[in-house]
Amino acid sequence: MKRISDSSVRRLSLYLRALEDALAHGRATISSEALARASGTTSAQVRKDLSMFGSFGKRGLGYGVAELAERLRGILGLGRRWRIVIVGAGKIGIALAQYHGFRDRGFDLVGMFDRDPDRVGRRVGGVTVRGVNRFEHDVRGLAADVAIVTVPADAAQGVVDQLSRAGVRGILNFAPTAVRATDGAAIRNVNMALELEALAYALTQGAD
Amino acid sequence: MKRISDSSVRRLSLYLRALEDALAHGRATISSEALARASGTTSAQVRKDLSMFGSFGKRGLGYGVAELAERLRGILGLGRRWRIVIVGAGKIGIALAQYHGFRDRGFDLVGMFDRDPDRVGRRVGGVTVRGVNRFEHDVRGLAADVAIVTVPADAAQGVVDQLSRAGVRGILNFAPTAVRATDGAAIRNVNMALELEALAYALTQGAD
DNA sequence: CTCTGTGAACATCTTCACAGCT
DNA sequence: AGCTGTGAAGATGTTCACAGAG
Repeated sequence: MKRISDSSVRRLSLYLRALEDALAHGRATISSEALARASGTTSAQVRKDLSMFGSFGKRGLGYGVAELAERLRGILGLGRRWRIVIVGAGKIGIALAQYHGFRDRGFDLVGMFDRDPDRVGRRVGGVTVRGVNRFEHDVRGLAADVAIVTVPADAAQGVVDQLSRAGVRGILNFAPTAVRATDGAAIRNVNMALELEALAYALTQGAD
Repeated sequence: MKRISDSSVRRLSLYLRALEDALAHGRATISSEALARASGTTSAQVRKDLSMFGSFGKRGLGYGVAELAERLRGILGLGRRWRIVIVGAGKIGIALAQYHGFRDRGFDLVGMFDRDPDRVGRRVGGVTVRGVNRFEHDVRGLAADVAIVTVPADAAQGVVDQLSRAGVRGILNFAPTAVRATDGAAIRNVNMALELEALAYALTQGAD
């Protein structure tokens, strides 16, 4: 299969959400135009994105809402459940652990870790916070597929390295620092301070 | 000035963080190569990004760490303080309100809102949660520059529209839905479920 | 006639490679 | 000699526009 761009994958997620919405409203088919409007892009982009995986639409009619949603779930890898651990039981880590949206989309929280002994033993989002003395061993034992890292910036790279050694293949990094994937692990960064700074830049430009 | 790409602005933020780090380690100059390594990009990219704003480096030497940091702060609009409000006092909203990293970078939390009366009156991150009966009026009174939106997906667009009318020019949207900027407001989306799905896609591809 | 699927045109972003300043 | 600054080349992503299926 052709290499799919990152932005394209992100849009597929948005399409899926729009389709679930359309399904909830009882719509049976949807045009690329309507799907684009609901996802903040253009109809040509929608068709191009979808055409990379096959021909799902009916000319003159549009796409079957339920069918396309099912296809997208398959493409995105949401046809199975994923085991996730959260490393760092600070404010953000706890908020994420309690967020049910992840579970609804196939991501099950199976473990949580913190190096601060005061936080160990607390029960959050259905799991008990563990310490880090046997971190790699514990993560491996939990058979985690994906880890969410919410530790301070200076600890992030070390945690990522350990996670890779423990067999975690996907990492969502909330630490405000660039981390390198050790082996072939997939890394995505969510950097909220950076987003605010990008807004500050945009506003500064507009004001000049 | 030339139009600067979004990815370029994001990298400037990363450079700034790397520079602050280098400054803390007492380094006086830094090469594009070193800056690239610390930010996860290439030296050519660093030089290209910086060259769009002028010639800050010294050939044969590199960039002055303190000087370049100051320049980047100016470019990014971090030479002033920004007033932010958080709309939605749920788990994520509260976690963000308590996060001090924003303040350190020039973003002051000046107000917080929630439509749930049970949450109104609670004190979080130095402000008291307000209700929404006089939402637009209150936001305008706070002279907010930027808003962080952490309300449920179905309420997000309405909130964004109201914020625009209240004079807010930049919006950081955490709701998992595409929102349209009403007037010229700048919008950025942080969609954590989407990032997890992109990871699921990457892992599914690797496994095939 | 409507709306998809797609090559081709266009635009944007990244990398290369080297001239030229210090 | 070392390292920046930058045109030019190359790669990637988006939009156009239309043939063709239903």
